[in-house]
Amino acid sequence: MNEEDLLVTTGEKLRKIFKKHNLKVTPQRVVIYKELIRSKEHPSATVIFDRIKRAFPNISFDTVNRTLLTFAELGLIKAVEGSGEPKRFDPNTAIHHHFICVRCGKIVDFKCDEFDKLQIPNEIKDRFNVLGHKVIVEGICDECSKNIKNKK
Amino acid sequence: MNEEDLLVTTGEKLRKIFKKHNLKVTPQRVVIYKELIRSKEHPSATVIFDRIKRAFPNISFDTVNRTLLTFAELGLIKAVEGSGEPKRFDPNTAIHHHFICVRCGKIVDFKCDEFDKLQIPNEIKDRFNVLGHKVIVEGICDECSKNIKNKK
DNA sequence: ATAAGTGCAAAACATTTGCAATATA
DNA sequence: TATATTGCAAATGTTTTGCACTTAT
Repeated sequence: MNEEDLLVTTGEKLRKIFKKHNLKVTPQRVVIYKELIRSKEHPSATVIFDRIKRAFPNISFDTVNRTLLTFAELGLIKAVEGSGEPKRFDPNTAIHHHFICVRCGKIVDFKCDEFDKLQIPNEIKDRFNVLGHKVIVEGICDECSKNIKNKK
Repeated sequence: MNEEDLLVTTGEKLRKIFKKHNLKVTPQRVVIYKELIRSKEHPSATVIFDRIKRAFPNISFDTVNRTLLTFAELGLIKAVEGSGEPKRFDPNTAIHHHFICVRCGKIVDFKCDEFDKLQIPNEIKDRFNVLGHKVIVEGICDECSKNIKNKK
C-alpha cells in the first residue's frame, strides 16, 4: 500500500468514526493518526509532534496532544497503562496483580495463584531477559460507578 | 502493633538492607518508608510528602522524591508500571500484551491466546466493572543487555 | 453560517540538578 | 572526622487552560 492509499484509507476510517460523534475530520487529525499507526513503539505526544512537524511545520504541540486525547476518549486508540501520571510507588515487591480504575486511577492489589504461574511465550522469553510479570485488570471502580449513576 | 513498635520494626528492616549497601538510616527515610507501607493506594511522592509534612514540617519534597527512587533502586519498593513517564499511545485496541524494558522503557506488543482467555478472580469481578485485562512482562530488552555488557 | 478545531502564550505541575549546610556512622 | 544525605533554589520538561482566529460541514 503506497502513501496515497494509506492517507485515503486512514481518512475514510476516521471519517466514519468521527461522523458518529459529530466531530470534524481535519488534516491534522489524519496526519496524527497516520503517524501513530506507522510508529510501532507506542510514542508520546512529543514524539509524534517531532515527527510530523517536519512535513507540517505549522502544527502545534497542543493540537497533537489534544487530538491524541480525543482519539483515546473515542476508543480509537489507548493510553499505555499507567503512563501520564506522576510516578507511584508500591511497597509490595512480592508477585501480585493490579486492578486499575480507568476513571480515577485507583489501584487495588490482588493475589491469584493462576496468574502467578503464567508461562511467558518463547517469542518473548528467548529474546529478552525476563524479570517478572503481572496481570493488569482495567475497569471502573465501585466509587466511580456510584458517581456516574448519581450524576444522571 | 502500636506506632512505636512499627517505627522500631521499620527501622530494623531498613537498617539491615541499608547496611548491605553502605547507606545511612536517617529519620526521613524511616518516616517515608513507614508512610508508604501504611498507605494502601500506591501513592506518589507528592502524596507521601503532603502526609508526612504535618508531622515533619522541615522535610523537603526532594528528600521524599529521592528517597523513594533510592528505595526503588534497592528493590525495597517498586514503581507502578508505566507511571512517571509521559503519556504514551497505542493504536492497537485489540487485546494484546506488553513486554516492557525496565531500563529504556521500550514496549513490545505480543499476542498470546492463553493470556487472552484468563479468568478474572471473583474477588475483582464481583466488586468492579471489569472492562479488560492484559499481561505486563517486565525485563531487560536485547539492546539494553548489549549496552550493559559493553560497558564492562 | 456556525459550531468545532487550531495555534499561541501563559500557568500549573512534576521532576531533576548543583551546591552549601548538616547529620550519620 | 569523613562521607552520605538533606534542603533549597533554579532549571527542565510535561500538561493544561483561556482565548482569538480559522476551518469543516
